[in-house]
Amino acid sequence: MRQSKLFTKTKKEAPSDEVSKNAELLIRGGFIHKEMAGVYSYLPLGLRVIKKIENIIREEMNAIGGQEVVLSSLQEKETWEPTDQWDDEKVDVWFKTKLKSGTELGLAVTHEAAMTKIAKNFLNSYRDLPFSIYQFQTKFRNEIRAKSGIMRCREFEMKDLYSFCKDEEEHNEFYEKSKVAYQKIFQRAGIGHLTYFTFASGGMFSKFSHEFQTITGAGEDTIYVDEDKSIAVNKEVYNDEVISSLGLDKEKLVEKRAVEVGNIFTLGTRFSDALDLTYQTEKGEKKSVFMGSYGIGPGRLMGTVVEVLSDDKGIIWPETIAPFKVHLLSLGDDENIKKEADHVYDALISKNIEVLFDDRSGVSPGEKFADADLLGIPYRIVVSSRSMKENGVEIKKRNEEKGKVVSLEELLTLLTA
RNA sequence: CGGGCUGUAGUAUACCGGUAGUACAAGCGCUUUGGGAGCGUUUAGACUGGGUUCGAUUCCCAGCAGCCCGACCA
Repeated sequence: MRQSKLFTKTKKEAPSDEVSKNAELLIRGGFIHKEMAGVYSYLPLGLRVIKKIENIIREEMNAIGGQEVVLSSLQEKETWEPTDQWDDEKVDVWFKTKLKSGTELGLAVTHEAAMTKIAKNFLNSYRDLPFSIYQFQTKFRNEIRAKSGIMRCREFEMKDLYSFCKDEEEHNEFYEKSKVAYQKIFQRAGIGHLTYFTFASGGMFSKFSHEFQTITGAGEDTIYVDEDKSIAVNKEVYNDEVISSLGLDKEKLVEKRAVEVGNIFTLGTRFSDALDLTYQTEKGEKKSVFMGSYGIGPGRLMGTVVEVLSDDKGIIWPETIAPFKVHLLSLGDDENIKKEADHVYDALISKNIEVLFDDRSGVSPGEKFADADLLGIPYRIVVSSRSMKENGVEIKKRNEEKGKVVSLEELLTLLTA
C-alpha cells in the first residue's frame, strides 16, 4: 500500500477530549474514528489490525472444533422472555426498537438465547453432541458510562462461542480446551506475558467463571496475582475462603489493575432448561444440554495491546497483529532515490510481504520517522541517499534504537525467514 | 445513575461585555530534505435555544454534547 494513496492522515495532536492512551494513539495514527462517546469506526489501518486479531482467534477456535456462524443483531422479545432477560429492570443495557407493526425488538446484547434456539433446530440425539459454534458479531450495550477509549464501548465487536455438551463432565473437558486456546490467543497477540488466568464470580451454575486479565493501569478491574502459579483472583471473589480453596497463599498475592480481555463461563442448563434444548440419551431419555459461553472482544484486545505495548512516540505492534509487516520510507525527492525505493517496494510485494510504502513527496525525513514511530509497524526500511551510498537499505525494528544497512537480498531473506 | 469539569477554525489553544488572535493542518508560489522545515500568500471559527444588556463568544438559565471520579458491567 502506498501511503500517498492512503486516505487517512496522521495527526500531531490528539483531540483534547481523549485522555486514554489507546484512543489517543489510535486516533492520531488514523486507525479509528470516534463517532460518539463509546462508538468508534475502524479505518483501513485499524481494520487490518482487527482482521489479524480475528484470524488468530478464528484459527484457535477452529482448532478446538468451533464452527463459525453469524447471527442477527435484531432479536425478538420472545428469545429473551424464557430466561427473564427482556425486562429493562433485569437487563439495563438494552437498546430497543420497534417494527412498523409495533412489534418490539432488541439490538443484541449477547447471543446465548439466540444460539440455543438455533441449536434446537438441529439437535436431537446424544450422537449430535458435543459441538460448539462461534461468531464475530457486533454487540450493543447501552452503557451508562462509556470510557477508556475503545476499552468499553456501546457498540463493539465480540467473538462469542457457545458450547453444547451432554453433561458436566463432557463440558469440563471442552472448557479446559477452551482455556488453553485462549492462552494461545493472548500469547500470539503479544500480551501473553501480562495476561493472567483469573478466578471471578461464576453466576448461578458454577462456583467461578474465568477471566483473562491483562495487567495495565488502564484496566477497570482489581485482581490479586500469584506470579509463581501465574493465576489471579478477581477482587469480586477475593476472600479467605476462596484463597484457601484455590490453594493460594494470601501473603504471596499482589494487587494489580487489569483489563478483562477474555472470559469463559459455564452456563450449565440455564438456557437449555428455559428454552427446552434437550437431547435423547442412549436409553431414550430426554436430557438438558450442558452449555458454556466464551467471549473475547477484538477491539478491546487491540486497545489493550496499544496500552501495554507503546512508548512515548507511538504504538509498537507485535508482528502477528501489525497492520503491515514493513514500513518502507523513501527520503528525499531525488529521482534516483524514488526509483530505488520503488524497486525495493516491488521486490517486497513480489515476496508477498505486507508493506506500507511512504512514498510521499515533499514530506521531511523527520515527519516520516515520526509517522513510522506512531504507526508502530515492526520493520522500518529506509531508502535514502545515505543508504544508497552504502549500496543497500537501512532496516530498523520499531523496538530497537539503531538500524543497520543490508543489501536488498539480505533484506528479503531476513523478512521471509 | 450521583458528583466534578469542559464546549472558540479540521486539530490544539489565547484574549475579551464593544474589530475574535496564534500554531499546526489545508490551498497556491519559492526554497528545504536523516527526527514533526522556512518565507510569502489564501481559506477557515464562538454547540443550540432563551434571558440580562445600548451591545453577549464572554454574564445567567435550559437543552445538547464530551471528559474524569464513583456506582454499574451477561
